[in-house]
Amino acid sequence: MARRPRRTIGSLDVRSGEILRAVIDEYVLSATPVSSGSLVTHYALGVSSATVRNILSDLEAMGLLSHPHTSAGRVPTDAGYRYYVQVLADEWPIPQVEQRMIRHQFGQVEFASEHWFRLAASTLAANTGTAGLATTAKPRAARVRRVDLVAVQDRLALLVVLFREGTMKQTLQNLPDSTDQDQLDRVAGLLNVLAVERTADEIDAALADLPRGEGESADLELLCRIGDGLVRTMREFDATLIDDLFSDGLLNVMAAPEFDRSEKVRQVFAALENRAYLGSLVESVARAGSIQIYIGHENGPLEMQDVSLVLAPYGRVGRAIGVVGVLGPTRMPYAQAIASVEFVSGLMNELVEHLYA
Amino acid sequence: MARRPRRTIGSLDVRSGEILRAVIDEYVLSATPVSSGSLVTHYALGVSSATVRNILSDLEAMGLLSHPHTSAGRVPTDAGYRYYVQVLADEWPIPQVEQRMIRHQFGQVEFASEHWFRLAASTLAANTGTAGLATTAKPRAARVRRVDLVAVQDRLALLVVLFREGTMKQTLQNLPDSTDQDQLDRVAGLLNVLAVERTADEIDAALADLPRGEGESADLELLCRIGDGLVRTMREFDATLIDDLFSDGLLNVMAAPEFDRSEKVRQVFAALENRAYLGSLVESVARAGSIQIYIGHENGPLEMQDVSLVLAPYGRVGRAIGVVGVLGPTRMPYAQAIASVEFVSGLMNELVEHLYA
DNA sequence: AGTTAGCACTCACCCAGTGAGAGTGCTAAC
DNA sequence: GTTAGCACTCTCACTGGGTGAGTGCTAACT
Repeated sequence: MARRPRRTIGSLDVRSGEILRAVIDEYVLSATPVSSGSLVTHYALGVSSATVRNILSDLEAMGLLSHPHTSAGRVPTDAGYRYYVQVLADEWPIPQVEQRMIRHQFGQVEFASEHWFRLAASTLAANTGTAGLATTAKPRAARVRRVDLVAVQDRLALLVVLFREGTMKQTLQNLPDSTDQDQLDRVAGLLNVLAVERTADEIDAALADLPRGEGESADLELLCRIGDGLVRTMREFDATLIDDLFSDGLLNVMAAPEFDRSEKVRQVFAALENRAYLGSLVESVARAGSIQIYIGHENGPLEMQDVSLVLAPYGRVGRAIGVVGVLGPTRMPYAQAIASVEFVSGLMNELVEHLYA
Repeated sequence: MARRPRRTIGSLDVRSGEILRAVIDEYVLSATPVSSGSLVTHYALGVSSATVRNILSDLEAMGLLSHPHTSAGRVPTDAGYRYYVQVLADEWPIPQVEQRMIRHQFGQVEFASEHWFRLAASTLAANTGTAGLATTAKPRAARVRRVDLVAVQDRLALLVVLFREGTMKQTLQNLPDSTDQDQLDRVAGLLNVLAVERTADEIDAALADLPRGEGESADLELLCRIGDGLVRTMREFDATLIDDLFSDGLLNVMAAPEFDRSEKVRQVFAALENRAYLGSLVESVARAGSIQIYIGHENGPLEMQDVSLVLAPYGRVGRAIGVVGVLGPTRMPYAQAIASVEFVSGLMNELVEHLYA
């Protein structure tokens, strides 16, 4: 049904856009197919249901809506949601009061700790009614802030690495000979000189440059050995896409009517456990440097095709970057989710800036 | 229907016990009510279905079985399972091959790390078809192995505490004045002398004994301040019932037919998030010092009344104690679960012994 | 042309009724 | 004490009609 457009938003004329928005807003609330009748009663469209029906069928022809069966209302398609988030979605301002409350909560928990990420995830979950996600901030190539060695047993030492970005790793190192804490302290001192503020590659190079000879001291030998362990640990850390992932509000998502069968719920969990894919998303988001939205089928893996993700990076390029966001059914309050995710990522940014000031 | 007992197991005569065992074994496999007919065909009971029916109705009268409706088979009650695990359950030997394989896997992952607990949880999940659980080993009153201070900003330092038992905590400490790493190193040295091998209370006492006067040095002042932070951190840690909980195989449990509605699945997750209750169980298990089983209604909280737990402690009394176990529907392969949990907790024990040797 | 009222048509949903099948409980005989 | 036989109960799957929501189309209207 060709129609001479008057004004257009995106590729749709204004009124069609309004109606698409109305369908999506209504569907997000009700989770049931939206009829032409309910649109004219709930929204001031100024036209009759018959006209709305005509437009609905146009929108369906464009692939923005679909139809469970002949005598049912309309349901948005993934393409419909995509159009919505890109063209139609209103700003959804978070009330000042609430902003202050959230800031206050962040002020209450301990800075940069695990609680912090939990709070980010739970804030997002509470504000959007979906699942909130937060990863720790991870550098592309970690730099050492400090290294420590602690004797555990005769031939076993705990290597504790604190990275410049706040995270830490600990690994046990086998030692060739019985070694006391004093020697370990000396070696740790040497290792710190060699490793602090450096990346795995740089430390590796520095280790290679050490004078190695026949009569090398026990300390030096131990230094090389543990240095290798350190480099290995750091390489492993660098290769990890997601260091730690915190989530909250999964119960919210499970309560959604589209996930009433446990089989569907399993998909959601399988999705969250699919770290490979989630990791690739985190990378994409970090590379893009701004909020990214992945809707239903836009996600490659089958188990993700019924969920949408709204993800935003935080942190500092060149330093450490993490991601916060939400995961929910494709029928998600996108405007709200976008606003919340942007707010929380902005907050995390501020806090990280403050930490690195 | 009174019957002169011939031999008895527990309070049941042998044949009734055999039949109860058969009903439970069958029900665990099929998840559908068990009929008298299926029992005589699948098990060599040597009697007719009519006789079995008589016995089944006796068992029901004793509260060990129940009846969804008149023309359905029997289903075990929680009391039935309880009788089963206490009296009837056979040893369920884990094949040598499998034992070796599991040992090998534990040898592969890094000792005492996070991977270790993940492996324990996933081993249990794989071996029982339920969800595997593993908590880190936590002492009742932690003792310090080493303390470190790292300058983060002018007036902000990271306090890293490594406990004797392997776990570590980090907290940010606000400083009264601008402080450099050298000063922090000095204070950390003092703090180590004061704190190593001591509990929160002991450190608190030691801090109180420090000479405080008018002209006290900046180092001493800082020592007191950070010492207080350390004590606070340790007290918080001591008060936590579960430091960290790893789980695997939740998807197994979700796949069980009794959890086909997402509402039921939510219960399971709510159960896992109920750290208060789980913590109290961990304490009970640690106190008991041996494997403990909690079946359905024996669990207090409503959301746990459809699940059973099989939990065993590991570690050293007086040192750190953790718990491994499984969580599943009350319809759980108890014999198998008990064997697996005992094996894994035994393994963890060996490994912990080795670590503290 | 764009809009609207009217109306036929299509489905999903609910409800009751039915027949089959599974499984019990009881009784009388062994 | 055990068993065969049988009536009885109850679930489950299937069926068919009635209902209501909602569409798609057409013809009239602006």
